[in-house]
Amino acid sequence: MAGELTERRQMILKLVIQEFIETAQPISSKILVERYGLTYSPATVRNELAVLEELGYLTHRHTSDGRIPTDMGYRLFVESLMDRVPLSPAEKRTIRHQFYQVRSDLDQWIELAGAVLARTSQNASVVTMPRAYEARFKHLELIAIHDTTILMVLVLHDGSIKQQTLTFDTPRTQEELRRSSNKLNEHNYEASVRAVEDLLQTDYAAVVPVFDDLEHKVLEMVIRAMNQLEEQINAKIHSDGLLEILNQPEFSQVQRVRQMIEILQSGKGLGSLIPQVLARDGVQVVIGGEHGKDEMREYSVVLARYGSNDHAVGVLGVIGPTRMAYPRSISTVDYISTVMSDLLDEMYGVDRSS
Amino acid sequence: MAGELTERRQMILKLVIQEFIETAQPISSKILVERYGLTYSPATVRNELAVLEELGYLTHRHTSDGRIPTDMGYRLFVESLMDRVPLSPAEKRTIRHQFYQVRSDLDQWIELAGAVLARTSQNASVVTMPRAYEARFKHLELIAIHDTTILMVLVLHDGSIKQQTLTFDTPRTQEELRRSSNKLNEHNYEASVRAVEDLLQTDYAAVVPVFDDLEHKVLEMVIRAMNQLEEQINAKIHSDGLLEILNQPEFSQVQRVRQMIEILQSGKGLGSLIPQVLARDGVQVVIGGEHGKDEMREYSVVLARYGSNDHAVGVLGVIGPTRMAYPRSISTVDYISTVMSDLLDEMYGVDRSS
DNA sequence: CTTAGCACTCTCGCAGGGAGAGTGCTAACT
DNA sequence: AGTTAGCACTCTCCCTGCGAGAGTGCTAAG
Repeated sequence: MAGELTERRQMILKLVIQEFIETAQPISSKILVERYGLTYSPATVRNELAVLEELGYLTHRHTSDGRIPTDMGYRLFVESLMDRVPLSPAEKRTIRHQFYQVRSDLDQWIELAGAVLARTSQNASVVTMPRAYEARFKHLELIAIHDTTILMVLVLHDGSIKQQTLTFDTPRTQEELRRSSNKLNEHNYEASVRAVEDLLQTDYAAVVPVFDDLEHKVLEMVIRAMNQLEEQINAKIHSDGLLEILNQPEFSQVQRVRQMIEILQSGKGLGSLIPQVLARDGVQVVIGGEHGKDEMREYSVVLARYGSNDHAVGVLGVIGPTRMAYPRSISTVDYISTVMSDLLDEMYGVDRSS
Repeated sequence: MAGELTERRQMILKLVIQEFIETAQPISSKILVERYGLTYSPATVRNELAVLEELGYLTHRHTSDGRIPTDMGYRLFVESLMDRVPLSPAEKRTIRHQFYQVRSDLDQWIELAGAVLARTSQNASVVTMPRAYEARFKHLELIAIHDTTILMVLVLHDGSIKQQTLTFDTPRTQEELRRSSNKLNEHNYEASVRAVEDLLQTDYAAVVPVFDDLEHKVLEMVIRAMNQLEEQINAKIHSDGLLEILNQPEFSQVQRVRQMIEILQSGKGLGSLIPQVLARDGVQVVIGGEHGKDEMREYSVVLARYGSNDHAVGVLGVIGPTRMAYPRSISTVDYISTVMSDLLDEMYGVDRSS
């Protein structure tokens, strides 16, 4: 009785999953025959369903209930059964156009990506800022807010910006601050955190220090800020689509809504996926309990990285119930990651045609 | 039978509201007598409740159900019935300490304020960035990302920052960019949008222009950015506490959760309150349907502004079901707005002792 | 291998009934 | 005149039982 995964069984499995994804209802043999005009009778289909269940691709909740896919079933579906449906040219054009319109504002890219992902997939979306692996100093600006308060704006190589205020005892003029920032900028050109630290240590030890008290203080802030930015590499996850995902029938209980909010807010369960996504190219799908996290057992994620290792990389994707429109989600994630990679390449002057 | 609002009736109304806020259950005459050891019998209390209902302070859903407060009841409660309970010194110390720890990072103030408001009041919270009424130019920085891409960082007088990228045909060195930004900074010191616009127009019309093509382009971006920032004065509302508010029993239906998410995300209904909050000092409470918005009929907000008109102002507060712990919410909002005002004053060097 | 038939199981929705809680009214009491 | 006890009435809530419906699994025949 050990069943093989025959051609026909694969076909039936595919239909079950497609139908379940669409209706969110357990699928019966009768429905399958009716809806897809199968040439077999419900009884035959039932036999096949029983085998598929034995093989582990399907389950049902109780004796007299239709079949629902298991994680393993979804996995097979994603891997080899499903039809890939690329976004329509019209959709692609719209998306690309929207990104074009906000091309000058990085924050808005992220927001837009989140919104488009959520709308197109009717799921929640997650997007991280594009970030370089290593923080490198790019530019520093000191701005007098008033006599003894300074706003420090630190710009890193990958475009990330950190602003901090700093209070100081002896007042400085904007002109003095300009001289200080120029000096600091020159000494730290493209410097890594280590380099800045070394610079500071050396100066502390020097007989004739290059930097004054204020500058030392600023350098310490710079080091702290760079360390912070490096630690939280892609850790700050921007999410959207809470409203969209509430349309999905699995969120008819508040309990599930709470779970989802927790997942999105804390990045719990998501954070651990990011290194893995960054390591490889292409869209990656994690289904239900596939990665140990218990709180994610009922959800799937579709993620891809964007950007290039040379400059900055980020991660984007969607998260939703395991019963997710995988083909569409995958296409959307794939396309948007391409668009954003293109935009980044353009910004960093990479020639894509090579 | 036209009832007066006697002392005793006020007392009973206060008890009803306090009890309802705590238990979220309709309040019966029996409960009141039992829980508060009243010297009257339930029947007497019933008579009083009937009068309070006639006066419009209470309702009940059906004949044999306990009383629940009306918006008008809550209003009276907030205005004159409730006991003000300030935060405990320990709570105050904790809060102030938390703010002290992130004092150098404005973004973190906002986040912290949102988190503390939500946690302390067990409701959702809203916070806007501190912003000046009028956008005034403070500082501009041009940073070469690569040959033909520039990152422009614009800092306004009130500390708000806007970053934009800009692509340009002919490559510039960082040194050239530094000269340009210095020139632009000098010409635009403390300038309003109008002033920048005038500067640009004058230069376009001049026989011998002061600025070159790139600088013109940058000025145009500056104008656009400043206009954007001015328009969205306090429009970008940071919210938190979705998880906290789900603990409230009124959010046991997903429908309510959806409403709340919509309110928080869109700022619908909240946005229209902001001008009114900015106009006055002190904590302001809007209960249920008091301001026409239908989608807010079941919710109350407690808001206060913080900061000072001279420099920058923002709004913060909590939002929750009309059955809200008003005393605690009001105290919390009040205290946090004070703390944040102090921080801002300190930053702008205002002497508070005067 | 496929199919028809049938017994069996489980869910879901609905109706009925009783317990419980609370009110409003009336009449008696202080 | 205010207060209280008593009581009928109303409405919710929960439990139970029941029938309809849907779907399966098995068996035996095609």
